[in-house]
Amino acid sequence: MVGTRKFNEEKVLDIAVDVFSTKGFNATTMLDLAKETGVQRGSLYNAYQNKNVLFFKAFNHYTDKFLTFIEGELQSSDAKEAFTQLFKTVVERLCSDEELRGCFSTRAIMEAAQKCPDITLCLTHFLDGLELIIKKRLEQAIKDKQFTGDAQSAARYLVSLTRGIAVIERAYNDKARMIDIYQTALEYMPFKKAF
Amino acid sequence: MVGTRKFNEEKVLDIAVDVFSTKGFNATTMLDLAKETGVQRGSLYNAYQNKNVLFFKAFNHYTDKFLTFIEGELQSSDAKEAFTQLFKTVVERLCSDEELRGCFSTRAIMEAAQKCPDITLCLTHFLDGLELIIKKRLEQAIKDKQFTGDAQSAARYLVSLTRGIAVIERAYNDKARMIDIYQTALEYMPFKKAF
DNA sequence: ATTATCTTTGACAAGTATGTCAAAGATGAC
DNA sequence: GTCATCTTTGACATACTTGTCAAAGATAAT
Repeated sequence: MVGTRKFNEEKVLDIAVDVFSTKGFNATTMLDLAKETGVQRGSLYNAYQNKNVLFFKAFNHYTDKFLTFIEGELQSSDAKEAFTQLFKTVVERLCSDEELRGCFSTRAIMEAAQKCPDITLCLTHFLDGLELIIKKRLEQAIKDKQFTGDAQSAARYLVSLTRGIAVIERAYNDKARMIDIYQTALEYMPFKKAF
Repeated sequence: MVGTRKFNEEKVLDIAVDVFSTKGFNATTMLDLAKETGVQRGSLYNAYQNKNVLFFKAFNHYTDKFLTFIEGELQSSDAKEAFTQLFKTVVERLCSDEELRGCFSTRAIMEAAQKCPDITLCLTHFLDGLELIIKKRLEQAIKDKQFTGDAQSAARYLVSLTRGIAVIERAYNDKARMIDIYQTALEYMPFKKAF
């Protein structure tokens, strides 16, 4: 190319995730993004057309990494153990953020839905990805005689559970409560010990 | 009093709930509220100090009615039946809103948390009220030998479940999915048929 | 009927956000 | 080295929001 882009898109998207995560989707302005990334507002408008497009790219950049991380947490050979580990680290992640910014995707969903269909689309795409990873692990558990429910329904249910915990985090910022919730939920589920 | 307020506060709070519910907490401006209520912006500033106070009053006005409604939905003598009824009508309510505005309290929680401690306080107060109503019904169920879990943990879990479903509604706007989620959740819970 | 007191009204200043654009700057391709 | 082409930059006009305030309006109490 001829007139080449000066800024490092990888870095810009990382910083954008950080800004959106801190201020929320609506409250984040192009000026905020320009200040934090060091890229002029005009350049951002030139590279992306508007805030929505920038968010779209930043969000996908973030969730690609996040879903890989999630997959890694489900490795335990005991299904209940695997999901306990998943919720444990997710809660740990949420609570260890010193800025208490809450779950990025859940906040974005609540802000963008119905107002920005394009944004909502990439958010549901993320949830679909999460659901698929969970469903696959549950199907494995069923094969291993470690789970007796329906994988599809249970996966959607567990995705919903993660969202519920994310909301509870915002309301109470109480780690013990969050742990109690996922432990209660997993206790209720039809997991069986492996032989 | 001498210089008496002209506007009907009851009506103003009802309309304010409607406006906040439609546009969201952050996006709602004092001008929006003035336009919709027909009360001049200056008068609103005079009567309430700012948007937060107005929201506070409007929200409590709304939740007082809502919690009474919830309590009414839990009347069935069969515990599992009672909670099924609760989720059913709540989902029905959410999906029958032609403007698709989503769960008012959940949206508010996600927007206000950490940014407006005063607002968060009245939101958690609402969740506490919801939890208490659910817990009481569960305690009754335990007495009736219709539930074998811990009432406190189960109540918190169910409150979280309602939040999760509210987020799923925003993301997918898919009634069948919401129904599947609460049915799956209630199926997992240790309810027993009454004798 | 007057008064004291609160409410309403419209306007103001300051701050913030958006989207656009012309001019200047950089650089790969030739 | 020149050119063509994209990027960067700073500025501009427009629009919106906030919080405040002085003046005008209304009314319960006397």
